[in-house]
Amino acid sequence: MIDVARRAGVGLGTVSRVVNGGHGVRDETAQRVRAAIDELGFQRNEVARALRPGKKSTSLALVLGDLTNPFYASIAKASLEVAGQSGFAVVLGSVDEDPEGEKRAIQELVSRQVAGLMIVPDQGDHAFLQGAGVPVVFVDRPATGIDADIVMVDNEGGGRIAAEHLLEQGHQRIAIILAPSYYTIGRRLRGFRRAHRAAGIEIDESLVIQLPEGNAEAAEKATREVMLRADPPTAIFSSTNFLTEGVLRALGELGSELEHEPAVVGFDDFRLADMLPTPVTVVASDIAELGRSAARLLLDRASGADTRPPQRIVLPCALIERGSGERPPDSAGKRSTR
Amino acid sequence: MIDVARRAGVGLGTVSRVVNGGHGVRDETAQRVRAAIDELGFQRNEVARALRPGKKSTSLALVLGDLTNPFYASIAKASLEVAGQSGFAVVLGSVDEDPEGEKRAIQELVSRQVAGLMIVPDQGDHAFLQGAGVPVVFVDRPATGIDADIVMVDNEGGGRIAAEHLLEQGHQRIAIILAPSYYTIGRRLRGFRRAHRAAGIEIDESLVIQLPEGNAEAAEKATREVMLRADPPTAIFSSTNFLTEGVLRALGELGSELEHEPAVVGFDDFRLADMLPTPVTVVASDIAELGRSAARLLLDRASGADTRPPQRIVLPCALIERGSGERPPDSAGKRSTR
DNA sequence: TAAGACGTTGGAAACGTTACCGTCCAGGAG
DNA sequence: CTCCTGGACGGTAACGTTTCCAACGTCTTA
Repeated sequence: MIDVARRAGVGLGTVSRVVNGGHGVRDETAQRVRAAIDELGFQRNEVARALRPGKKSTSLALVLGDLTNPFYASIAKASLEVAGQSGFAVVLGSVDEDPEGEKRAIQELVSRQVAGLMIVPDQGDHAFLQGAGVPVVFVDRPATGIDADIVMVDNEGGGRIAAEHLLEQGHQRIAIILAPSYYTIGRRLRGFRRAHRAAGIEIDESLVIQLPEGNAEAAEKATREVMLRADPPTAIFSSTNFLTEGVLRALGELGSELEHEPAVVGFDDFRLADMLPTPVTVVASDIAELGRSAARLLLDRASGADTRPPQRIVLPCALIERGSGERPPDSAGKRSTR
Repeated sequence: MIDVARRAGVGLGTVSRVVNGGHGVRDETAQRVRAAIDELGFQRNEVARALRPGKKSTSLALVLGDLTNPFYASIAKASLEVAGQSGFAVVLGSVDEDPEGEKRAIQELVSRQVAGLMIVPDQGDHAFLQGAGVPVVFVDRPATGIDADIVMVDNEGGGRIAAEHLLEQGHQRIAIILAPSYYTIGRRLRGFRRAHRAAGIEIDESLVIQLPEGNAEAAEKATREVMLRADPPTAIFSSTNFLTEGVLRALGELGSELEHEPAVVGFDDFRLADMLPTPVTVVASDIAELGRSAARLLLDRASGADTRPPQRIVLPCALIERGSGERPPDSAGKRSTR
């Protein structure tokens, strides 16, 4: 920058003004400065910029679990787009599984002076963020110990819709497969229960299956076990996209061993759901909007444009009927050909 | 940091030394400093740290296309893990589609003083990176105008394996569906051609189908068209995971209209490939290793530990047989039940 | 004509850290 | 006892910006 100033025959302040939009600089001077910038290939150093008193970097942090899960990937992509439009980059914190690793990752990010944090929180207390002086938006689920913005999906509504749909088809014994995550899954279960109560149907608690792990394998194992019981369910609601995969895999392998193939509804849409042997009915929501909203909100907070009390944005869920949820409880058919 | 120094009754230099490992500091002094750090909740400011002469930030940049594509998501996840283990964060540049947007994103990242760049390059010249003074590793495909490290997959070998497999099954009319990407797709096609030449079989050039876009819809349309010809292929090799999806969708919809359902082999594995009505045979490689290798290489370059001339790492491809590639060319069967 | 107002510019301080240099002290060697 | 060595520590410059203040010139107004 000093070189540019010398070359243009002006002071540093003037160069800075030009770089930042050029207000209060005579046109002719600005031209000269811009010429010097081009000739020298000067580029502003964002690091030095962020060092200024009180200033933050023009980066947003995103802390989430497995990017390989399309759910998280969608959030990342969408928030990246929104941030990029405002000239912000997105820093991904490396997230190990343990909650302690998450805390460490977050602090790493804070030490980088990010302008804001978007966090898909693990369980564990996030109170340490309270006084960090950096705006935080939680995504998909709230965190404990801190009152901050949160963007999420209507989990309870989604659980209710799924159950209502199956109940309407006449199912009375519906299993629900639960991943070991606290908040969202709990809400989905609550919606599931409410729908049953509203329909006046008692839930067989042995069909409320809590998995030790949230992956497809655990769901596959649980599904096989429950379907091979003497009194298997006639329908299954799986609370997560990966879980749905496991459920379907188990049903596929069980195949003709089953007298009645159960109806299936999954929470969260997934790619190829419509191309499986029986297309899968799901409760879906606009995941990308989750990421976009979070980024937008965070940018407004970071710029100081938004000083409202912590917001709570809830996106709706909708049922996408594809076939697997439409099987009646007394269907005598084996696996259908399509 | 000044506060810490005062509180511990030492100078700034000492605090700095303690923060950085504590060499050359008496144990007792270090204890006092550490106590002060804890009491004040001091955290090192990475921004100021990166400002030091010649220093770069402890961030790696990752520039890639659509995170929603599991292929890219795997790369991102893997590189994130490796970087995180060395205390590096990963900054994702927002990538619009146009090559100009990519250049802008890269320069944004460079201005943030990242320690290195991992780029999955679009077409377009990357010569402007030559003198940027920051190490670059290209991922999945090389870039023009610059001689840098590159980590990629054996595209030609993969194309060859796929074609060989289909040829061994007796197929003589194999269509290949090509996405409009330059390098990788070209190599896959080359392997495809070599296998044909080695088998002494002439390729019907009207079965070499170049798509205008790389999405599933384009592949679906092209597949429908080619299958409804008077002389349809007996097998299809799709050069990309999204394309494979489109191919399968078209075949599913065509269904019984087809006299012979073609064999299908896809490039790149994808989730649920084994659960489709006919499980899909694919040519797969270790995508995560792609990301890991890139990150490792870049970290070594950034630290100065690796000063070798630009490396070229090529990961092998392997065939995963699942069924769709095993259909003989004269199969009279309609869609199989499983 | 003098005084103020305003637009344009230059200069310097400040941000938080690290690296270098110099000082100080203790202990060992001559 | 003196000198030297080496370890421990303090102080300061430097990194590249932005922002504030002062200075200067021009124009308007009384």
